[in-house]
Amino acid sequence: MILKKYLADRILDALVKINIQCTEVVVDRTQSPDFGHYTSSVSFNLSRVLKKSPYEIAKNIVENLTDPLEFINKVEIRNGFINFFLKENAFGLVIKEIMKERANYGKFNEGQGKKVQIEFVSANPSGPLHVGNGRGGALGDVLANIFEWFGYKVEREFYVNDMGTQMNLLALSVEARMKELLGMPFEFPEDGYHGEYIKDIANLAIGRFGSDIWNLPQEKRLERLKEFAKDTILEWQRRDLEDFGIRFDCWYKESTLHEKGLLKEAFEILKACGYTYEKDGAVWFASTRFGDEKDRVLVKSDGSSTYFLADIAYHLDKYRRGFSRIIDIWGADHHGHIPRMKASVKALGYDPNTLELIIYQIVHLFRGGSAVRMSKRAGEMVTLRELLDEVGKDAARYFFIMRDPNSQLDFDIDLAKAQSSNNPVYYVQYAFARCCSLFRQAEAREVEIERVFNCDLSYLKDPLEVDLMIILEDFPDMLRNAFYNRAPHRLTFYLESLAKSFHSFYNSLRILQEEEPVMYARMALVFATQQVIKNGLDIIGVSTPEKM
RNA sequence: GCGCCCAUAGCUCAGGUGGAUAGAGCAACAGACUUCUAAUCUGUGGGUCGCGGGUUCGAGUCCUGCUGGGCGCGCCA
Repeated sequence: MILKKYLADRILDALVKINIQCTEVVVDRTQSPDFGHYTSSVSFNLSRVLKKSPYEIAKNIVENLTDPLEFINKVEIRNGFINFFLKENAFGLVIKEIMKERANYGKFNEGQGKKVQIEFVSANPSGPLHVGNGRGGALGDVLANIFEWFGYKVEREFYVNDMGTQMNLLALSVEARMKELLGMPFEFPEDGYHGEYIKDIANLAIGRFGSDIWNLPQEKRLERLKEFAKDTILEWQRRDLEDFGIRFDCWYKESTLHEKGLLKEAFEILKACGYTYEKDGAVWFASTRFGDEKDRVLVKSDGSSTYFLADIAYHLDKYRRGFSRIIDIWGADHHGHIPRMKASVKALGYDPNTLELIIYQIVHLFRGGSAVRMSKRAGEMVTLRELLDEVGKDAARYFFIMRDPNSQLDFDIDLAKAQSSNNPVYYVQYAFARCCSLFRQAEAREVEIERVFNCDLSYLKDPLEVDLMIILEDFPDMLRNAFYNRAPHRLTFYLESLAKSFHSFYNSLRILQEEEPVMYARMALVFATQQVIKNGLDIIGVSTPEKM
């Protein structure tokens, strides 16, 4: 960032000097040392406008470049690109920047404290969280961290769908299992929940309610069981998420919407605007007027409201709570709801661009090289809890984040468990631990740590050191990219390349065994590496053990 | 049938808003510890970026038509 910006500013200065209008200049890392350390393709973009050859423009720019900090060793024009070869001492600036900013290195205050809400997981309270929820959870939490990193005030929210037929079915399932456990005749509901956990809840309910519950009329009994089952499951979910490193600011219940009369209110707004109509005894929302493919029912012919109307009310409430941006993270099976959700927000009078829907694709678990079978119907879902118990929080979070949300994710349990270099989590953490170890050794050798922060960084000139510094320089740009593209997986790729570069450096150059000026400079580089790995892993929510 | 996502090395995947010679990891093979953590490093081989058109100085990236896979298309949530 800091060096790319320096070079971009030099180009901008030159463009001003030669009277060329241009507001944005991009400077990039190169893919090969032949092309220098940094490169720019401005000349191509300008050539279209100016109707001159890229070479001519590049030449003009290069001839007018200034270099107040004397960082530039050589500038080459090659195939129209402007390639910068920097002096080694330029890179010391990156280390200085990191030593100064520390835990803030890479932060931007773009959000300026604006309120953003990210709603994710939002699993029904009808069973334990499964691995799919794990992906949504990790994605949402890391995106939230990234938004905070960019200066936003983020609220993490979990929407609890505590009403409707699913909850009734849950109560019926629990009741049936209780009867079964008590040796009473029972009939299992047709679409009931078959998971083993229903028996656990049934057992708990037997202990909690005793035999009195059978004296209640069935309706009352089911009401009690519904509350009990729901609360039990919510508590499981809350604990699973906490152990997964996620804490929600708000658990928002659908029943709250009903209590506040928000469904009615949202409905009235749509009606007053003339966006509703009656057909076949139901009331419809003319969502096609706002780009949806078909109109949707809001009130069913039996007078009850649809889940969609509750969702509209929910989003009305979100906007009223004053968020400048609302982000919903949904599994791929809900992607079809995007147009209607956007339509409803528009109909309510809000800017649909402030509502962002992020979709993530399915997770497939692999063990021993083959897919783990999962059947929702038979209740054979692998739970998030089981996964956490097996691979741990760090690996779970890292692996869930590792892929583009738009791509399906193959989660290799064996790899996540492996304590070897094959496991990217360990690979990155190990680099961090090595940095820590060096500082422990330094203290033992009575190195004056303070001098690390005031040393002459121009001693860092080995290509391995320069390579490492170029990667460190790139951290803020990588984050910006992850932020704008809602792509947390960029962090994992970045950290792996940083760790790789550090391990190379560590293996072929001596650090503490080196003569004084060089030793201090290298320790400064170690410090910077340690700091950036820490910043990155903190955002992902993966721990940074100092010893491994 | 319609909509969304995906297709890049043997496998799993990266490839910012179009830039140069398409990159990692794993697997395979060959090497490196009397040394600050070998949970590491170095090197080698491996590609028609699913297929066909188009846009332009330039396409893995954008547009379009196919093919294959996943997910949706309810007065369920």
